[in-house]
Amino acid sequence: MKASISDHILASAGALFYREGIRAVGIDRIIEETKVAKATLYRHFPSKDHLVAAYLHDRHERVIRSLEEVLNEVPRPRDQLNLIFERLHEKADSPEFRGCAFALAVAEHGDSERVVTVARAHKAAVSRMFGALMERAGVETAQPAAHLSLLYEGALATVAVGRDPQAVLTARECALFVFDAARP
Amino acid sequence: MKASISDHILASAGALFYREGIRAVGIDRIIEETKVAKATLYRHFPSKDHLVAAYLHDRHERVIRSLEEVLNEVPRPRDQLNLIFERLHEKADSPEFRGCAFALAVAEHGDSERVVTVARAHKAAVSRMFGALMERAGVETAQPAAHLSLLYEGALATVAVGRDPQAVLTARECALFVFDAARP
DNA sequence: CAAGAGAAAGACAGGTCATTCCATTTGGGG
DNA sequence: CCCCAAATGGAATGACCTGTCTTTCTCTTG
Repeated sequence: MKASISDHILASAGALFYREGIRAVGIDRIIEETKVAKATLYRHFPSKDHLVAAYLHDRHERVIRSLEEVLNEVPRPRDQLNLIFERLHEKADSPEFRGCAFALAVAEHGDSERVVTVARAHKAAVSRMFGALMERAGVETAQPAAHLSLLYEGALATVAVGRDPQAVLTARECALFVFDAARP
Repeated sequence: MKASISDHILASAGALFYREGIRAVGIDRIIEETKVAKATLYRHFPSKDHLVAAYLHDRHERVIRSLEEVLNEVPRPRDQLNLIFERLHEKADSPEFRGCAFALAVAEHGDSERVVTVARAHKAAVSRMFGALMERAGVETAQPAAHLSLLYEGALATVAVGRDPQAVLTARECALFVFDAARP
């Protein structure tokens, strides 16, 4: 079970895309990094746009999986919420953190159907996760979950520009407050 | 009192940058749109990076001025807060709205000192505005104002990807809730 | 009128971009 | 061992990028 070439390309290209931006990273740069021939790359991904979409899809799966693992660590919804922001804070407290990969991708390729579709699907999945969390806490209305999503997005966007992970802790505080207030 | 050439260039370039993205708009495109010679553009802005920074600075002044006008429309802090999100909702409810210009710019040019500096200054100014609003409401602690900033950022980021202005109304609801809860 | 400044138009340099194609080598399954 | 598909290195494509520079033209001001 060795890593396929696709996975290898995706790993390298993904890291470059996130770190330096999608438009800033050319195909030449990717084939240099992966030590893969150009024709090979184009055999696996028919265009750069496809590669970008695959990168986002990969990222989507990782983030969702990571969130699910967090949910499995503690049973109580409130602790889960707390831990979600805690983990985000850890990630944000790193110089290579640049914010939400999907927001960055849409900023660069907001006219690419492929890119926007994956990005929206990811945001919807995260929203559903917050919705399910609130349901488990016995909250029926959808609004509190939407507030949590907004705070999560706000934390990501704020850190992306300001680079101060403190914003995530502030968001956590507000999220817990919203959670407690929505509790039946 | 005719508009200076700098202003003319800034207006056209700014519209293009926001609509299509900074990297997607080349110098040739700008001089074609403005009907200005390339040398003229470079006389007024020594590099594209300078032009981008000027675009953001211009945008910064407009947004802050627009916010101040909103604050002057109604006297009560709570109504001001409500109106801020109301106006954002109006803007978001338009096909050409692409989210926060500063977040978009940092996504594309996060390595440009000039760009990041202007973007951070803008975010700081908005934060101060929320801080002053809460102070006028008699709230001394800084946290509630930070929560409002996060919700504002979250609304912008969410609309940027999802394109659903409803998110702004949801953010307003949460913001008013936070405001009322922080009230002495 | 003269002179000089600024602007227009566009050629040019030196890269980089994504993408295609080709000739050659490699590696694994029958 | 042989064959074929896949991978390789690299050249070629045509478009676009920022930034410089030259030449011509049109003002304004003395």
